[in-house]
Amino acid sequence: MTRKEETVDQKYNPRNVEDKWQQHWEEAKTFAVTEDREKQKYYLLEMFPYPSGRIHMGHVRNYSIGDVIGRFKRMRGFNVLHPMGWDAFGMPAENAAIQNKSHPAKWTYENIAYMRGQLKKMGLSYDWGRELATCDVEYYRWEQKIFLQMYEKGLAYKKTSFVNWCPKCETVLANEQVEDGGCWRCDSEVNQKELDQWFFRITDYAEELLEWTNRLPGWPERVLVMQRNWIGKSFGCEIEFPLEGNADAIKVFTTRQDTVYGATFMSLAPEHPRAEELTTPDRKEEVDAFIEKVKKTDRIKRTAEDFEKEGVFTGSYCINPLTKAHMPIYLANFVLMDYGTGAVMAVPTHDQRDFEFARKYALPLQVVIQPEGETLDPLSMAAAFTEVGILTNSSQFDGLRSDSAKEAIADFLEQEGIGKKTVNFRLRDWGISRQRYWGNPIPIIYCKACGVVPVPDQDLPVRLPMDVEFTGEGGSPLAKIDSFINVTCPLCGQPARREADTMDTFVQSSWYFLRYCCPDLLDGPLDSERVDYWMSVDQYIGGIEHAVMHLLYARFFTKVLRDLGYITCDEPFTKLLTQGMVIKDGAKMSKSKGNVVDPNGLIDRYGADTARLFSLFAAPPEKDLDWSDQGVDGSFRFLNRVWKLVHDRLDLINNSKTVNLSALTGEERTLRRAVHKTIRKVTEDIEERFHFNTAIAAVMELLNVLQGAELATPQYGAVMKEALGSLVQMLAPFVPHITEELWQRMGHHTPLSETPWPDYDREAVVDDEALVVIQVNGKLRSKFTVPAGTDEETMKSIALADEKVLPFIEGKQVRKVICIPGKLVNIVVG
RNA sequence: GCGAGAGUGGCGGAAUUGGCAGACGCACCAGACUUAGGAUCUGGCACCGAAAGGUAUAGGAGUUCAAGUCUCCUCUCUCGCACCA
Repeated sequence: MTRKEETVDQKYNPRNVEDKWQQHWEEAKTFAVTEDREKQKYYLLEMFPYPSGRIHMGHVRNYSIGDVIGRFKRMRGFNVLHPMGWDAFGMPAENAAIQNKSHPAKWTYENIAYMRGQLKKMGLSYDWGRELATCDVEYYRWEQKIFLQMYEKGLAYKKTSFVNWCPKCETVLANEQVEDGGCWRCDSEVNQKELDQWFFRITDYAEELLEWTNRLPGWPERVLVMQRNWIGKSFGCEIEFPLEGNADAIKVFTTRQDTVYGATFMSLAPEHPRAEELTTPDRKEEVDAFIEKVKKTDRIKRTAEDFEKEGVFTGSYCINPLTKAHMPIYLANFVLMDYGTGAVMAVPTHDQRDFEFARKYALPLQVVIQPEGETLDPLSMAAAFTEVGILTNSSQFDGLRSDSAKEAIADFLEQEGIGKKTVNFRLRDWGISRQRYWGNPIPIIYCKACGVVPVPDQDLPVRLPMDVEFTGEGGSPLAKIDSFINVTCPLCGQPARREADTMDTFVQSSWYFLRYCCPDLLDGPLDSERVDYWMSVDQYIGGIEHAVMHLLYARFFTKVLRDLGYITCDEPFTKLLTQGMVIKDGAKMSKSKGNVVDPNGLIDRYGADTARLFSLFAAPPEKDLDWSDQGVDGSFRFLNRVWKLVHDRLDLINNSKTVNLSALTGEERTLRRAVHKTIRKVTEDIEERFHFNTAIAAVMELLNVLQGAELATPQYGAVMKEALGSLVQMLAPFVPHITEELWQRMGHHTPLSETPWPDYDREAVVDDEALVVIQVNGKLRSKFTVPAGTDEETMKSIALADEKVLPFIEGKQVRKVICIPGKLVNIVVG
């Protein structure tokens, strides 16, 4: 080495250091793991990214947080599974293909290659041998098998339902793809179309999904609350209202059976299957016009709170089974077909929606609950009364409190055979059909003679054909590929058609964490033995935006796969961390705001360690992180100080032995105490609280101490050697490259990534003196130091004689002296 | 409207069990080294006050020897759900 190179080498050069160690980890396969039953397993997972092109700061933060935990747990002796992959199916690939006249597969795989390179530059401790992309046929083929097994069990089924439909693009749009009633792409007016769609019967698991929200203590409460709301369990009654002049009846669901005596009309969803039959000829024209109007309104608008309540009379009547009242049947735009039975008994006096509707259409009101000490008059009421009150006009139930009347009336309805107690869920089955190309084909064949025929096991996988043109018009590209669509029926051999729909991309992300346990398995989706070793995921980390959809679907799939016999765990994720957003200049980073920080530029300029350090130091993981370029400078500065301090002391520590504990001087003990207290704090902050910002702050404090410490004592070198070694070890999970390099330069032959986490010395952290504060009436007046273990009486007498304290107690009566040993004396005077 | 969370210096944030409010970092100020400084090092830095001291954790009440922390009320902000019968 020439002299010039030597001086360059003394300077912190992130690029050289990072390249060197990334290469080392890759070659040594440091992070590859297998099922080692001698060790305790730890499955750590961050939500896998969509390969959109390049990583953004949200990824940097998410994966930096995960990597601290992964590296820390490894150093603590756990067998850490830390995989990474790609959520690779989805619309952006198809849109890019349309725009660039390219192919979604090409676009996707190029993005993956680029982003993989970016992640590798961050030095993340992944077992890259387990990498998977959901658009690989080796992945999606097994999803098709699972689909067919679900189909066999009735968990996947087809039904007709209303969806947002763009007539120009000839495709289904998700709710979020409808903007102001128009198609987001071509602006055509979106309407409601009844389509045959595939569904997963998630509602079969509603009760279990809800129940387990009480058994996930490692999840943030707000996520659990969101899931409970989404599942939306409510208790009530189903009641039959007989039709007038007809033996049949209309069934309603209500949670307010206590108000049934006040039901004066009936409201049906416009999509209600009996709407047509109930419409009398003279009302037909008006009813049809109304139904048409509602169909044109998109769901989002229709369910907005301020949407005006409208309806139309069908001409038919039903009878209130308890009061025998004559109830006109209306169609109403606010009644939803997919909640309850799609029919509502309207009680205008005690439901605000019914109240507004009744006022608009001059329908009768009957008060059946009176607030205590007040009498409601239906004529002068300004709003519905929805609180608890006393029943009136309710036959034998008069005088009961409305809340207790619920049970009594429900029992009565059951006795009379006109109703029964039921539980209703808001959760609806999961519609997974997408009229898209870039997704997993649904493995189903339609035969004129045999009907719906599952693709036989030996014919799997149904591969996505590659020879497709992307024009952006005319619906699903798959439906137009004759070679794909036209097949022979596996049962009868006659010509048949393939299903052209693909599965929602949320299906792939519902089980990828299971496949990571055995990504190389060739003869099935999951290897039970391996999956059982690794599952559940001990720590899952990702954005709050997945609080409901992804996390609920993944929980559902885990239970389904359990019931199919693949796995034994009930829940996929033991602990969940939802990290905050990355903010700059008060707003989320976005191209339109022009406040995007590009990870590439950051890593080029400062290195991955600085990028990681800043995103961990600036805020605790679950809070939003305010990006600051100057803060990044600060993190870089810190790493330079660490680098310099170690190099300045290199000769000293390389010529020193290990500490001889029995021969430490007082100064050496003090220095050593700071080191071991820091180890204790950093360990606790990482392990118990994930408070990486305070852990890093503690190491910074230690650095400040070490920088100022220069002793002329015999064991100074030994103590400093231990101190710097510990400091480098403690920083390893945060900034793995620079610490590996320093560790090596300090003379270690085993890489830091193979070195256990330091333990603190329980004796070294014991203070030999304590700082005691003196308060007078709770206000700080003075301080003093005492040897550890000084008794209360001594502390009190020192405090009472303190010269700064005397003026505050002179001439006053000391009423009480509170003493907290080793901490505080509070003198109460009056 | 319902539900959840938050509110602390100029800024990001500390304060784990009720016991020194503001750790650590950024910015700023002064000094040192320097041809230079946007490098590095040293020191200062909540507010008012010359000082003694006083006042401060959104605002108000309360419990306590002692409250950022516990209780009640009010305000503001963020997120989620929202005609769910």
